[in-house]
Amino acid sequence: MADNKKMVEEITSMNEDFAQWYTDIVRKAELCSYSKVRGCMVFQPYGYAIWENIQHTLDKMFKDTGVQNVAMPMFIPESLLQKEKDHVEGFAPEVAWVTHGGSEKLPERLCVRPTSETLFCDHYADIIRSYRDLPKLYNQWCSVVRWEKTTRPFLRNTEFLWQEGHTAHATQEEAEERTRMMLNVYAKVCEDYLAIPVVKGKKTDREKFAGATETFTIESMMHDGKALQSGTSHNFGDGFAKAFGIQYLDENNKQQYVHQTSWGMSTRIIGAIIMVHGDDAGLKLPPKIAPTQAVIIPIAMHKEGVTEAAEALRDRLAKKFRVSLDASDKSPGWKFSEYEMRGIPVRIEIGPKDIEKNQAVLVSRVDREKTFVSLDNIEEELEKLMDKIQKQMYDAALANRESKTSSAATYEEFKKIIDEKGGFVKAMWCGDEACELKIKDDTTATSRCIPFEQEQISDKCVCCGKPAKHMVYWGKAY
RNA sequence: CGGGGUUUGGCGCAGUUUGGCAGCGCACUUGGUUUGGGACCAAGGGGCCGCAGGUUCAAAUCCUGUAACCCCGACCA
Repeated sequence: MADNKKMVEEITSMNEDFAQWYTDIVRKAELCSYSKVRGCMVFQPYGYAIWENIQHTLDKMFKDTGVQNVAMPMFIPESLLQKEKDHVEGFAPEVAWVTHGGSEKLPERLCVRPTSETLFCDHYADIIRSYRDLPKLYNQWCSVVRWEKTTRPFLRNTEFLWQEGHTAHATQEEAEERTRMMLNVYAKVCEDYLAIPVVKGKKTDREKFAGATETFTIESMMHDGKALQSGTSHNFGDGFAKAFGIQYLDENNKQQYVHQTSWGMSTRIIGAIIMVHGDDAGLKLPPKIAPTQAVIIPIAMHKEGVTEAAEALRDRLAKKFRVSLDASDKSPGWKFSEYEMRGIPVRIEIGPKDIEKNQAVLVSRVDREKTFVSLDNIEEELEKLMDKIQKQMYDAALANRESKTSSAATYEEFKKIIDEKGGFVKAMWCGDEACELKIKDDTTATSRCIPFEQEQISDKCVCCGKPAKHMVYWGKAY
């Protein structure tokens, strides 16, 4: 059978309609399901299991840097939300309000948290007195609500799951260091665990978080060439501290404002996993975070000893891997397609012929390559194959990004690339917001980030021709 | 919030033009035969056609209103 033959008819081909392909996968793989409230999704077991694996990975890395988990309330009084001017302006248009408690109208309406800066700040003002109280390194896992105009599963939900870290430090240097540290944690999780290459950089003032002095971001590229902001880390300086009165006494008995950071990664990253790795056969999950790393499919189960051999193999592999066995009476062919569609990295076939030869067949999700391995060392072989798949997936994603990344020195060139090829365009920028807006109006592309790794494409702004300050990645984004 | 589209068993759809017994495929249940890339036979169960009004002897079908969802834009993680 040809490798590229479409196995699952219910999934629209990527090239035909990428958006429909995405929706088909989410639905067919049972990642999430629509609920009665627009944009509020049911995270089904499989989708939630992916999130749990990401969560465990991140949580451990956070804690390794000294972060502690807390749980904040989900309601924010209007007066508290109002305290920092830029912040409220950024979020007010999209918050949901609670106006009644039971049948009684509340004296002050409460917003359902769209993010919890104000709650953390209010709390920090309560508990921070001395330089000995610093730093505070808190994180919470929760859901937040943003009343978006249009929604898409995982990419833009009304309510979504995330973590938000909030830290308070004695000095600006320390806050800056923490901001970069957490960005690096996100980049590591994306690249080493999710097999998604990222561009690390800084957001322009226009794109930065409401209330931040600077926002760092990791940007990834989807298979269709569109960009997705995959994690952000913000430096607040002492802006929030001044608005909320978060002060401490330093070693010299002087009042000082704290310097703060916040950083978050959301279930949106699941959308990135789908759109970076998936193909026409369905989802493709990196072994490190796949809820099931290998599925065992017995062949000719009615034959003597097959079921027993499959069960024994399952029990044995389960000691080291996340493995499952499908002993249902569906045909093997159906199971092959089904588990490919669900993105399980490795399929293990075991049938009468294998049992005779003391072997099993490992089949990779990425290229359907079959390896016949002895049962004596199947653990090592499976481990090796998963490492290979993890690397192949990263390499393929990187190759896609590289092939869709261009440079432009002139505006004509720039517009042509955005229009015809898409992807990331590296181009110089003068630093003026007017050029950013013009580019957006002309092309719908936005500045994705000012990458830490700068290149000199030319010495003039691609838009206005004035002297350039930075090289910027531009692109259309989700 | 603007433009377009959709809404009929769990899923995908036909039926609407021209009003007249609610259908098909998949899935599901039971029994049997199968099993190395979505098996086959047989017998079953399940829908007051998004919702609310209206016209009519009669409405999935015509009229009015309304909601949700999807796609494309503007806003966002």
